[in-house]
Amino acid sequence: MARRTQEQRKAETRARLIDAAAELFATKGFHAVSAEAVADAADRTTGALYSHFGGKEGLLLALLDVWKERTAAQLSDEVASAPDPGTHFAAMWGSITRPAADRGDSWLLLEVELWLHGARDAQVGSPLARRYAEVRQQLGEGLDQWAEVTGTRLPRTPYETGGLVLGVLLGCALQHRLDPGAVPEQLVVDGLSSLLGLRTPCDVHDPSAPVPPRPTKGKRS
Amino acid sequence: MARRTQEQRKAETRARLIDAAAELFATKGFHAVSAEAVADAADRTTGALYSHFGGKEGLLLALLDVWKERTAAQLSDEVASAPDPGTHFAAMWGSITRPAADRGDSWLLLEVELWLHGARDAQVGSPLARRYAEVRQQLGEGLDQWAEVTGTRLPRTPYETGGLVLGVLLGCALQHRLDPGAVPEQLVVDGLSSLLGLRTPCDVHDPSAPVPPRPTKGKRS
DNA sequence: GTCTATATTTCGATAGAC
DNA sequence: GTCTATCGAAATATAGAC
Repeated sequence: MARRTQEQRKAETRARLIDAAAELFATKGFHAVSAEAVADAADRTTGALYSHFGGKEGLLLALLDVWKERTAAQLSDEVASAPDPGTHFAAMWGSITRPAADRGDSWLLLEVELWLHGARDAQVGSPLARRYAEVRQQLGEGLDQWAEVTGTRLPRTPYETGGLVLGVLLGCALQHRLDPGAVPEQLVVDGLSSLLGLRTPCDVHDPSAPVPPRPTKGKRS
Repeated sequence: MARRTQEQRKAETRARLIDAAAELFATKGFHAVSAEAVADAADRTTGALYSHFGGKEGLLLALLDVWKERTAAQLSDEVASAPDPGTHFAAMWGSITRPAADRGDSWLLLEVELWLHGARDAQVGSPLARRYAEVRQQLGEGLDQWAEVTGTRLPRTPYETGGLVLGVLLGCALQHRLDPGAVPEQLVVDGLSSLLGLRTPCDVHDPSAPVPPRPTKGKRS
């Protein structure tokens, strides 16, 4: 009874191949990685890969499925455990930019790699678009519920809010990856707060204020 | 005197190869395109390609240079010719999402393709990071000057502002590409206005207002 | 179900003619 | 400076043993 069944062995091989593919596709790129390299990294052979997924393309699609579930679960956890949007934003930003234990620092790379394939191939793009829609929805609903609890009101629908928040996070993460100093966490959290109408109102653009002390910490004059 | 000099022919071949590379790298991806395919599309041969750029990698670096200049020039034009931030944002959003005559609809694809290579290879990443910094700077300065003229004041430094604006544009463009309906132009322009503190203040999150008519045009409940 | 070995194709890069 | 021809390397995918 200690011996693993075929089912278990099959599932493990699948998982090993998908994990290896996630790592390699992210760090090197789909077309730059051979099927054999993926199989080697998973301690299997190309034969097993073809048996399970029919080829590299099939492996990519399977990876997309797993990726969907993982990120959805992670998002739910984060939304549920945040006391307020500020820390929520900081947590999300951290999970995007900080390298995590289970997924190196390649999360963003794989995300962009998948996006590129989705933009070029509808077979990948269609499920990917659904996933983005779900993220917008979950993100927006979470923020909307928080707003309701605290008596504030979002200036946009939850879905629209989710789109803008996701946009800021993605766009800033892209810049952060190439130049971390250019996009500090505080700036992102601050920008997201502005977007949700949570900032100190009415005083930032009052023309009558004589000389509002101008922040000067940004790069370059 | 009507005959072209060697210099001109050389320059034309360079340009043809770079243009073909831009198109193919964007639509198929760098590793998915053979050097021969690029040469064929440019009506030249691999021999000419290797003579000019030393290989596919060299061609990518040369393309990055040209790309830098082109986008910088385009950005300057747009900033200079916009009467106010609203139309400025709309124009930029259009130039990102709408397919243009000279560059198909592959602008964003090539941008992301280059980003991926930059994130993986410092030789590409370094000049790319510089370009992003310049874009943030130019974008921020343009908006700051506009703010000064109209008597308003940006809530952040120009450079920070440029980073957030660029982030929103990029992040929303990524979503838009997979699902155009999910991120309409108005939402992006509206979000950018919020970010700059240009929106109707003080009324969007007033808890005393009885029932601020909730917009409902977003997808999904 | 997985592995070894291999067939077939395609790519990157070069050598030499023009 | 460009083209033709080609070499060696590497990739995908398969066939058959275990």
